[in-house]
Parts: sequence; C-alpha cells; structure tokens
Amino acid sequence: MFDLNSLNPQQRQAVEHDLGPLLLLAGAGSGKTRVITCRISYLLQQRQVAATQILAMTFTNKSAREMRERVEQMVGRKACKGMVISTFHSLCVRILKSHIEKLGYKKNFSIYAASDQQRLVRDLLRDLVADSSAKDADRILWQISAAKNRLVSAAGFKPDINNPDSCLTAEVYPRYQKALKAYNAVDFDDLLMLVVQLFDEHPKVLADYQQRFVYQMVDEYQDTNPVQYRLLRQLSCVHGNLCVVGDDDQSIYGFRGADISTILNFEKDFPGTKVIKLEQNYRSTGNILASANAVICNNNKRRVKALWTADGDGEKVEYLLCEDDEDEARQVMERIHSERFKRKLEYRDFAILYRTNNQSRSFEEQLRYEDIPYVLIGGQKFFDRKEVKDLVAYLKVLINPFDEVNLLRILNYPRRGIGGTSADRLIRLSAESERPLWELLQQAVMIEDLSAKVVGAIDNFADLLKRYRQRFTKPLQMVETLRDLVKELKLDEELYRQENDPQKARRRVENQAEVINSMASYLERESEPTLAGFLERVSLLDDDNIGRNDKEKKLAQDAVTLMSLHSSKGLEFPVVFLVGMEEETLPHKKSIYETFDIDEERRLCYVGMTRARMQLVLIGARKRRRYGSLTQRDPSRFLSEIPEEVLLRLSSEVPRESSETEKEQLADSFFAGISNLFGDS
DNA sequence: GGGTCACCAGTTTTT
DNA sequence: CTGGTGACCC
Repeated sequence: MFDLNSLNPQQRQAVEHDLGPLLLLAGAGSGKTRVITCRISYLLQQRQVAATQILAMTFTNKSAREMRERVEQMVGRKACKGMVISTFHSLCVRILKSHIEKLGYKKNFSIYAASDQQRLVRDLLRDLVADSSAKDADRILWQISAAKNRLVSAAGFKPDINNPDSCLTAEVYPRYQKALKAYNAVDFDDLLMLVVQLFDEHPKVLADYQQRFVYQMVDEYQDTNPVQYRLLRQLSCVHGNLCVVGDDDQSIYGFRGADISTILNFEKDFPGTKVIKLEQNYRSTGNILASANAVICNNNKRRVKALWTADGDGEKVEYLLCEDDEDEARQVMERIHSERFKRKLEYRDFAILYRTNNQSRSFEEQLRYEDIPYVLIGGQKFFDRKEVKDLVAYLKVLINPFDEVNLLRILNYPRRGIGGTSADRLIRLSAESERPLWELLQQAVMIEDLSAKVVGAIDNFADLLKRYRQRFTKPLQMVETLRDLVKELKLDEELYRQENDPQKARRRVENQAEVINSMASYLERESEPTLAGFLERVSLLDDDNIGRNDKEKKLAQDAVTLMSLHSSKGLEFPVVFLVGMEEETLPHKKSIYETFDIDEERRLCYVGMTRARMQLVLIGARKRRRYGSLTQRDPSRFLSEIPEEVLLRLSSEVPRESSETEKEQLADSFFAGISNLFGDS
C-alpha cells in the first residue's frame, strides 16, 4: 500500500476525492501519474470499490501499461482483476467485438491503418477525378478524419462551397464509408465513432456499461477530441464520477482534433466539478521552471497556474546562438562531452529535442562521427514498413476475405502473374456485379477475357488462402503455419529480388522474421490466442508490438535520445537540448502563415522546456541549409519571452566558416603548390 | 508487367 | 538535397 502522508496536500485531496466530477489540473512534473495510480488504489482498498467498477482511459498503450503495473504494485495483482485500464481505442475494439453486428458489420472486421485508408481513398478518388494525385487523396482523407473526430458522419457532412477540397470530400466520404462497410473494415476514427453510434442507437448496451463503470478516470484529458468527449459523457452520466487529469498548457495535438476548450470548459459541462491544481513540480530546477512559466503565460486561453519547486534555482537556462546547422550539431556534441565529464552523467541523460523530424539528420551525422551512441525515436514505425504490411496483409485477408484493400495488396505479391490489367478487370467486374472480389476469385474460370494462365494463377492463389485459413484455425500452431506461409510464398526471394542493396534486403527479411517472433511472443502471453487477436494487437500497436519493444529496448541502453517535441511529452532528462529555436521552425512556418495557432507552438516549446531536470540548453543557428540552399534565420520569438535574469546568452565562437569561394581559392592554391613541387610548368 | 526518368514538394501523428 | 509519385517507354 502507499502512504497518504507522502503526498502533498493537493495530491492527497485528489486521491481522497470520492464522488462527483473531478478536474485535476496537473502541471508538468507534478506527480500526475502517481496521483491517478494512488487514487485507484485508494478506491480499491479504502473505499472497497470492486475492481470491475473502475475504468481508466489513456491515449497510449504505454501509459495504460505503466498505470496498471503501478496499481498492481500497490494493491497486488489479484485486487486488480477485472479493472479496465486501456486506451480509448482498445476499449472501443473490445466493445465492438461484442456488439458490432448490431451496426451491420461482422465480428471479424479489419482495422484500417493509414496506408490502407490511403489506398482506398486513392482508388475512390481516381474514379471521380481522372488526374488526381496521392497528395489530393491524403488531403481528402485528412478531412474525412477531421470530420469523424467531430462526430460528423458521411451523411451529415456539409461541404464548404468555397473550399474545393471540402466539396470533393463530400463526394468521397460516403463512398469511402460504403466501401469500408463492404470490406467489413473500420478505420481508427470509426472505432470511436461507431461506439458512440452504438450507444446512441442501442441504449440497453450503453446502460450495461454505464452501470458497470462506477468510477472513471481519464489521463491527458487535454488531448481528447469531440468523439472521445462524447464517449466519456455517455459512459459517465449515470454515476457522474468522472475524474479527468490533464494540463491545458501541454495540449499539443490540436492538429489531430484534440480541442483545448474541452478541458477549459470541463466545470461548465460537468456541474458540481471539484477542481484541484497540482503546481508543485518535482522535476526541474527553479530557473527552468521560471523560464517555462514566463513563456507559457503569453498564452491567453489557459488556466492560470504557475509551477514552483521546493528545490533550488539551479543553473541558468542557456541560449546558444550558432553559425549554422553543422555548428549547432557540433556544439551539442561538445556539450555532451563536457557535461558528461563534469557532472558524471551518462549518455542516456541527454536528449536532443526538435520541432520536425528532419532536423535529426545533422545530429545523427555528428553523433555517428563522434561515435556517441544514440537512439532515434519516431520515424517509420515497424508495422508501417512495406514488407511487414505485405505479410500482415495476408493475415488480415485470411481473417476477413472481404478486406479488399489488403486482398488487392497481396493479389500479385509476390508476383504470380496477376498484373494490373487482370486486376482492373476483376475490380470492374466486382463493381458491376456487386459481388465481393473474393467471390470472383473462387470462380475465376467463369470470368471472360481472362487468359488460362491468369485463371490458373488465381485458382492457385484462392487455394492457398483457403488452405492457410484452415490451418490458422488451430491457434497453437499459428507460428508454425506462418513460417510455412512465408516459405511457400518465397517472400525472402521476393525481397532480395526487389532490393538492389543486399544489406537492405536482409534487413527487410529480418523484419518479416520479426513478425513471426512477435506472433510467438503473443502466443506465449495470451491464454486464448487467436489469429484475430494477434492482428488486433498489431493494429492497435499493443504491448508486444515490435516497434514499441524496440523503442524501450533502445531506451534501456546508454544512449543519447533524439526525438520530436511531440514524442517527448511525459518524459524527462537531466540535460535537454532544445534545438532549432528559430522563427519558422519553432514556431513552425505553417503555424505563422497558415493555421495562425502560435499558442500551440508555444505549448510545444513549453513541453520541451519542462522535460529538463537540471540543465536546459536552447539552441538556434544564424543560418541554415534548407533544401540545398543557405538561408538566414531569426531567433524564435519565444526566446524574447524568457526573463534575462534566468537566461545565459552565448554565441558559439568557432573559427569563421570559410565560404565556398574561399574554399575553392584555398583548393586552387593548394593544387598550384603541388604543381610547383613537381616542377610542372 | 516492370523499369527508368523527370518532376514536385517538403509539420507535428499517442491509436 | 531528399524521397515519393506518375508518366512513359520497352
């Protein structure tokens, strides 16, 4: 059990709060997670609340897992049985698994991730606009997603006449939704939206969940979008014990539909709300907090709070102005070396944070050059890699043969002689006859205009799918079956054939092998494994997803961390380098000229600053190589918001970088010298 | 059916 | 400077 006396008064008040809505405004580093986990433990132990009555929602699997582990540590594993701690999406998948048939889908539905969605929208758009590009499709998809986040259905979508994209979306959205249903597939946004719809249309189903979950908690409430908000309202309105935890100053996912006013309006929406602010910070030095506070208080729409620490001021925050991007990277290396020595730190104590992922390059180069171990967080996710998706596509189709996006994906992968022309013919026929593609594939002989060779290929393909579908019904032999599938498809050969660079090809083969490993570990962990269950985990990037494991494995070793400001939320490091502190980078260009949301950029800056425990170094460059050419840069406006007395301004004093012409002159005279040496005339 | 070339655009992204 | 895409050609 935990000691209530180890909490500060506000934390304790939050933990002991019993009935009625609670808004916990938890500043960065204020012990938020501790309060949630303690509160759950308190409910279980002190208030004798049954574990099954508790629902805790998070945004990431990682925080869900951590939360559960910490509660289990406090009250024991047994006491937690039946408690639901999960992400919004996982919870919704669970609900849909039991009830989706009420909405006209089948239980074995596929979950479409970004690439599946893209492929579908591209195809649909091509039917409408002949010269449509992938970029167009992405923009449309973006609009569809934004609509779904706002709970706007295909039928309810009203185009903005002045916006051509929006008009196109009005055309595509209904077709997209219709196709998904035909393919028995749902996208990520649907997972939430369909549950809201289910609850609206089937009050009895809703009532069951309302009765069950007496206490509800939501982490990172500032990141909820309108659909999630609606879901929480539906679930909580009977018992009214909704406890939300968040920090409006750390709302950085507005671009994904998160609405900061949701947290700002909480008391209005839930009358009788108790508000508790956690402002004592247990992470950063006084100077770091002073500068972060000074920056964030320039935002207007926010709940006023000011982080403070009982500890000392610490070192001043530094602002280091460098010559260019290369210099910026070199300066960071130098600081890593010296700080590591001076403060006896390890590589893992350093983080380099940036606004956009492409900023990582110069640092990676320099780190490699200096032989400093580093981990790059973000970038391409494991299950987003083509070769992985290709293999997973087979599994998806085996579960749900109506999943046409994935069926088309594997139809000619690896190449089996069913090319674009034949595929087009099949698709057209499928549309005309309104029969699923899978049905046609099973009777390829009946189709006119297909050569005997193609018919043979299709027959073999259909036969292969049927065979493996049969075999995968034996879950315990899943891994063996998958191995056989990879072997039979000769996927290794295919990868070596596609890739010129044998090294790359080998990596891709290994990635496919990782899928098999992932399945093996799923099989070990799960008491009732199924192929569908495995796919569900893969789709939701659940705990034994490889990308995540990789990330954690990497964090465990001693290495400098490189990541975007967005990825840094929730983490902390003794020394933080916040790089690229320049106008048009932070704040980003688009936020200045297009979206006009400087406040969110300021919050992003704030999140980055508050990651630092001991030392915060803000870095910018005078000029920077962008898309090949050198451009002048201005210091970020956020720098001028930091009080001078906590800021140490430094300028890198490197020997002035010689210009290109000077270099050429230097080279010329060098070669001239050599020629002279050899007595050339 | 697949490979090559020219062109274009270039945030963030928990699931 | 890059990577990704689509048109075009064999």
